Amino acid sequence: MSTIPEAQTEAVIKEKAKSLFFQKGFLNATTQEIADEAGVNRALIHYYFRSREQLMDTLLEEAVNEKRAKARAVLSSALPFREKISLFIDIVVEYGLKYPYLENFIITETARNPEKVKVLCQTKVKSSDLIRKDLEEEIASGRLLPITAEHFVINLISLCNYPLLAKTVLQNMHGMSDTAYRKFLQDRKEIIYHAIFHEPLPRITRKEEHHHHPKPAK
Amino acid sequence: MSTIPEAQTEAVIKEKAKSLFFQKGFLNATTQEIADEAGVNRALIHYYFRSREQLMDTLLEEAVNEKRAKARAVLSSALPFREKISLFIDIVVEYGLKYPYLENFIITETARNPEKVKVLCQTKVKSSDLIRKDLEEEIASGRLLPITAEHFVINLISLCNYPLLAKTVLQNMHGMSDTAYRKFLQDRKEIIYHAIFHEPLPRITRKEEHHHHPKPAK
DNA sequence: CTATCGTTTAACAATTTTGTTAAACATAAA
DNA sequence: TTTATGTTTAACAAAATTGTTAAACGATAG
Repeated sequence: MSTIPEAQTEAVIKEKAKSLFFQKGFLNATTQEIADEAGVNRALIHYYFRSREQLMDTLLEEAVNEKRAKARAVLSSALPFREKISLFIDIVVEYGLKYPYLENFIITETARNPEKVKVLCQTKVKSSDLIRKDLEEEIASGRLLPITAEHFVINLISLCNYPLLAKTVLQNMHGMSDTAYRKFLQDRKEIIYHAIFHEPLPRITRKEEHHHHPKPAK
Repeated sequence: MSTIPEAQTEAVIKEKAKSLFFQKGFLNATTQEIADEAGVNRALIHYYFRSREQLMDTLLEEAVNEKRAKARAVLSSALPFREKISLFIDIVVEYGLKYPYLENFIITETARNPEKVKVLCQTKVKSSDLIRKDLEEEIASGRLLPITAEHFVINLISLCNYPLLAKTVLQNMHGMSDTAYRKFLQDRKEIIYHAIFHEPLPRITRKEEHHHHPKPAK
């Protein structure tokens, strides 16, 4: 029936567009620039996605859902609370290393088009709801000073996301190479855990959980 | 010599452009949109600022310098360390309420044009240097668990800035009104202090320092 | 009053960017 | 080989956006 030329033209466009938007931070990347990056004719972008806007929407929704699925899988697991959070940090930081500008993109897009915030960020179950019970237990047992679930989650994602967003700025400010910055972000995983729980990250947990690859969701 | 029609046309343009860029988050605001907002002819933007690019650069540099000056004044003051930090949080959050999208703007601009990061973010004295000595003392005296000055500062600004950046998202996600969100951010000042020092924000300090107005730098 | 000079405007030009379309292309089935 | 179908391309059209300019305007000095 259909021709399968190099078959995945649509996938290539999506991949390269994601790279431009979410990895390189070229929020204003032109359809031409996207086409160039993907090595295809610009008209194909309209053929597959109708408009630049729709391409963006598709990519955003996909990336957000992917990230949310990963995060939610951890938070709604049966693991002990602190292991959950440790894993959560790991996942968010790793995902942030993959798409450093995703958060920035969301913020900019929702500022320009407030209706989009609903389709993107409205969710039946909030992160804060997923950990509320755990958190209340921690607090009740005196292992954690009182804090609302909302503030707790926002502290967590602030500490994870901001340094990824501000990569260029921070890297330049402290004169770090790319490798040095990567190392810095790895170190931050422990720092974040510590800032949240006011105690060092237990070594054992992390070794066991996932050594190199973050491949759970597949 | 010169005509002083309504005199401050240039200032009005700057003010309204700042509002569009940094307050409303319209990162891609058109020269026409800026002109409309300022109630002037579009050509005046070129008359006063030569190009859209130069207008943006001017605004960015001004806002960054203003913010940095405020922050630096506190960090290099002779106040006790924890009061410094408390004040710092206050100033950053207040400035963030004024220009919620400034950070977002910096990130996007420096991603698109990496050379700008130098003129914007390169500074003789880094924030981390300003508090390094204090921090070492705190750690040496056992009042704070070991942490590098860089991580400490980044924790601090992450906790302050992120919730401002993500205003639209967070507000929608938790179904907060504007006033509720403002209240939420006010609460965060204490939450942040607590996350940093693992102890409640001392009440006394805050009452004394600056009651309503953040007017020190003038 | 009028000449001058900085300011403002409308109209224009150039460029960039998006979106459309008809034709060319390639593969698979008939 | 021919036909049909989905893919790709080049060329075109339309819109949006930036930047320029000559003329109009208005206050002030002379």
